[in-house]
Amino acid sequence: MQSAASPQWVRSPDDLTARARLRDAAIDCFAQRGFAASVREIAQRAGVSQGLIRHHFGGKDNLRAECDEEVFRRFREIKGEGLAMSPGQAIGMLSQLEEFGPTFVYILRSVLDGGVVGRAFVEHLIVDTELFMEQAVRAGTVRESRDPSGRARYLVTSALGSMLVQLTLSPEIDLSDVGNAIQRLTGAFALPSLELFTEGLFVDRSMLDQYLMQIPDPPAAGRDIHPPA
Amino acid sequence: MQSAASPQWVRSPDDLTARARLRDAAIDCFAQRGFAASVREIAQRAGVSQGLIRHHFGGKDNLRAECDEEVFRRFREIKGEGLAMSPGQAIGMLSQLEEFGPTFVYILRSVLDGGVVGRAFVEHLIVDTELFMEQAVRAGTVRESRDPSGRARYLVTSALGSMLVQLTLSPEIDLSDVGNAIQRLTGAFALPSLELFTEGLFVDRSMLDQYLMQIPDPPAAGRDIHPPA
DNA sequence: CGGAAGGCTATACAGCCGTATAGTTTCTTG
DNA sequence: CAAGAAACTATACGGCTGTATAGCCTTCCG
Repeated sequence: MQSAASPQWVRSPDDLTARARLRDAAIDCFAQRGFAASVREIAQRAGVSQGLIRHHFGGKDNLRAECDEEVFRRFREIKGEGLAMSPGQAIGMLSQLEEFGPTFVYILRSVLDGGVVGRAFVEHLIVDTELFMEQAVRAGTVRESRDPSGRARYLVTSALGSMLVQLTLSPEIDLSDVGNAIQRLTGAFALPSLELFTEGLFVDRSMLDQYLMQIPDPPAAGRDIHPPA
Repeated sequence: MQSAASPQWVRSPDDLTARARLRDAAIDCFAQRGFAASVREIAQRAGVSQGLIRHHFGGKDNLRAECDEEVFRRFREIKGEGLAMSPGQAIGMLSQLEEFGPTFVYILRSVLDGGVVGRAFVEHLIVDTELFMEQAVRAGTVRESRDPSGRARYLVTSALGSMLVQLTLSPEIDLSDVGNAIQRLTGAFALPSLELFTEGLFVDRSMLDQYLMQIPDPPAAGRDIHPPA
């Protein structure tokens, strides 16, 4: 991870080339107003003329593609390549970084939009989560699953999707302060999720056993990981 | 619930007034192409001129408002007023109904959009889920929670959000056959969710107990519901 | 110094959007 | 039947979008 100082991609706007300022302005606009933000709006925020967008990027689509690359590059840079962490940790950390705010909102928007960054981001989280769970299983803190990949995908999409639903359905939340919003959400869901992760939901095993009985083959591993008490 | 016959709001297009045909065409368009669908597109699908939209509804916003009402009315009609069911059951049932497809996609779009129908739909599911869980707790099949409302909200937003993330991130899924897509998703997540609901995730109670110790007051009820073994 | 190259701007264009207006048809009703 | 109301259409308007074109102005290099 980076030191307490700003990451290298945060600098005074004057130091950047107009091309980079244009790209960063586009990222901010896309995060704040959605991908329907107009090129005029972006150019105005960058303090240049709109024609410059065409000159440098050729068109809006190419501009967005470069924004996608840049956003995912920042994500990888902050997260660190090899560091496996739980999705909760990762999102909590990311949302707390002041200057990462717009970038994070951009990613969320891309997820809702079905964009390439969104997909890459989610798949990245899933892979990392599966790794993290694998370590936790070996460490003896997390139960083994009959379908480790499916469980990682389920956990990531649930956690992320829950946040997205809550964020989109809460008009009072301003996306400019996502860190705060995320923390409030995770706070509200801490107890229910800890209960579920610790005690489960059902008092007996009948639903699970019934399912295991009726399917011919579980997706992975054996089916008797936790022998009945 | 309705009999096997089509619900009353499905009839031959000729039987409907142009106003109703316009509204239904708008629902289909909004579901298929998103809320950015143009009034000309809607009018064309309804087989009328675009001016008629203004004549009958005054503008696009009012038209969408009436679509919202109609969609939520259909949802309530199919679901049944007093019937409490789990979110899984409800969504599974709804998505299976052939003619409910566009209506369901409309609701999903409204959730992603932050629309009023989306919010109403989610809140409705949350209330129903809390009721359902309350019954299940009394019946002795589901564990009591220290925060029943929070748990219901957590379960609904997780399940729904997970589906939404998967749907938006899968370009190969055509929204015209949502029933199939939903069933595939629930199928893929059946085992991980049943595992989680039955066995939990953690092997011990340390995380939960640590949390219960450090917070001054749980949101609801006492904190010693499941005494340590 | 001079000229070419590229960063940059101003302006125009075609297309779509939602909306407005005027006019025509169809139905209803006295 | 006739007259008025309602349903419906055709067309136009202003505004926004992304894109294209022509030209200015700085900068760099021979």
